[in-house]
Amino acid sequence: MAEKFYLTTSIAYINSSPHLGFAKEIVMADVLARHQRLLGKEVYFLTGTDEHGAKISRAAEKTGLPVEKFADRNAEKFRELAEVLNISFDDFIRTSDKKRHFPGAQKMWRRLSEKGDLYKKSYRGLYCVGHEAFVTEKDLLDGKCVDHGQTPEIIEEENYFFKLSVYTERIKEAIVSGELVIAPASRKNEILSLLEEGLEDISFSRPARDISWGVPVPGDPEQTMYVWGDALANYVSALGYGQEKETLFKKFWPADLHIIGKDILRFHAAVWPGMLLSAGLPLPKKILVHGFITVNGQKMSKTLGNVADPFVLAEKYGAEAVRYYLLRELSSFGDGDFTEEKFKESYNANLANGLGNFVSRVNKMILQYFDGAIEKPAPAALAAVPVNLEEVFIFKKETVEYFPPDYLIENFFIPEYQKAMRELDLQKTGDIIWRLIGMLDGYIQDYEPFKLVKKDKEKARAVLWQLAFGMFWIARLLAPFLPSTAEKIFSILGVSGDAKPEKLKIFRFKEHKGLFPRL
RNA sequence: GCCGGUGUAGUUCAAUGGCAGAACGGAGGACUCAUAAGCCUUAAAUAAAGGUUCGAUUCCUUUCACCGGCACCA
Repeated sequence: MAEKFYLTTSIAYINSSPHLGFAKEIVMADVLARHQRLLGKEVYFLTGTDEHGAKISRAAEKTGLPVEKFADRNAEKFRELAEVLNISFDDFIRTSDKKRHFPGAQKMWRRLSEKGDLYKKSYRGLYCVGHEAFVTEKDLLDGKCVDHGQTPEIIEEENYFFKLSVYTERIKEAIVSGELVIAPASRKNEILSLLEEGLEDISFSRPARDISWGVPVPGDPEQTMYVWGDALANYVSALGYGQEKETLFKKFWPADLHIIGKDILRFHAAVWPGMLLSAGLPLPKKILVHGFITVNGQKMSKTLGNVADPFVLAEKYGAEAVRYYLLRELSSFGDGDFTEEKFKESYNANLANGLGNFVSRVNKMILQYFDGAIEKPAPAALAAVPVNLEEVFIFKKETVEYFPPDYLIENFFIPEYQKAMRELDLQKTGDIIWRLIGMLDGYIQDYEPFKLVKKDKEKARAVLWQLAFGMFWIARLLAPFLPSTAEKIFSILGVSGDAKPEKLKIFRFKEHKGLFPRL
């Protein structure tokens, strides 16, 4: 039975169009999902949308659409983005889905309630009629609401609260012990220092008259669930938690990995574990926290008009190029900057001149000198064409022996790649692939197979086999990142992507038009 | 205000108590299988000031700048 792997992105709030930041998150998740599948695991990859709240009802009103229609329309954009970027998600959950999501969110509520962790408390605050919501002093100018120009009323209302404070120590223990891993370490420290100060109970519901667009609190029609109990529960509701049969839930929970942005760290690393502990459910194993993307060094904002639109980029440059930029040019953990100039530079340097050109030159030589069919030479012949280790950086100095590419791929590149994957450092994983490309480009230079073929055809065959074999592995390692490019390379090589490397006996090369034309 | 982090080449990032590396971009060169790509060579950097040390970019202190978190005021 295959080991399971359950991973999720955060669910996107649908009050605006998908931007590059969400694209990055979902692409990262996709790479990890594809990688885990290639490792033979049974993967369940969830993404989706967070659709409730007063903000959405108000936005819907402005467009004149009923809120359900508005939500359908906006949620669809996120699903489209996933499709455009070739995301291999298994499921797409929407929190407005009454059949799929509500039962899970409500079951979780009942569990917390049965545990005695939900209690009613009156809340006193400044209520703005225009907002139909509480506002803080921050929203006021001269004591009046900035948006509505009205003086807010002081209103007292009853809400449910969740006893998050009770779980502070347990959560801290889980994070310190590694039961719940937070990556990178800087984010772990951040959340630990927050836990050090102690968690406060949090407001868990709102009166239904203020927020009708949401999940009703079980047994109290006057109240609607506030964001935590609703949105966070998507991770279990999508698996059928609260349904008659909880088959998927039983199989896949706990999550192996939640991928989130830094802005929602505390909800995932504090509130969500608290809820799960209260409900008596296991904690997720790992949370990967990524940063934000700026555009030309500035925060993306609608008013600045600098929102980088992933649809436009994919349309213009192709989904693979967008995936490449998000994964390799941006840190997997920190913030990053997008500019179209850098995008093009990186595309030309690495996709066109690097990967594309390498495939092209190997392809051409093998077509020209061997009619496209290159057979595997004897082991001795393969060992006789080592890489010049001056270029290889790795086994340097202490080793005097020389190694051929197939040996280095197996003993250096693959282990390093696996290691970077385990560390969830996708950027580094990409670096390793491009180091391999660089090594093989140098290898062509050293042996000059285009000259060698006239003097010693058998040796040239060994060199070109090594290059073709290297190309096969490049496609292999690339498959989670640029799946359709990897497929193209396999097709050029005339082999299937899941071929056993040690069983390969011959590559039958085909003509192709370049992988990535220069910009 | 408190806590934490960061500051290295034009840019993005490495590393180290003992000659500071890479990639992209720049400059030059020899080649031609290739997408005028690739290869080789080359210029170019430790924010500032003190301290510890034979030696500090690394450790310590201060200043400055930026980032993150928390809190407070409005």
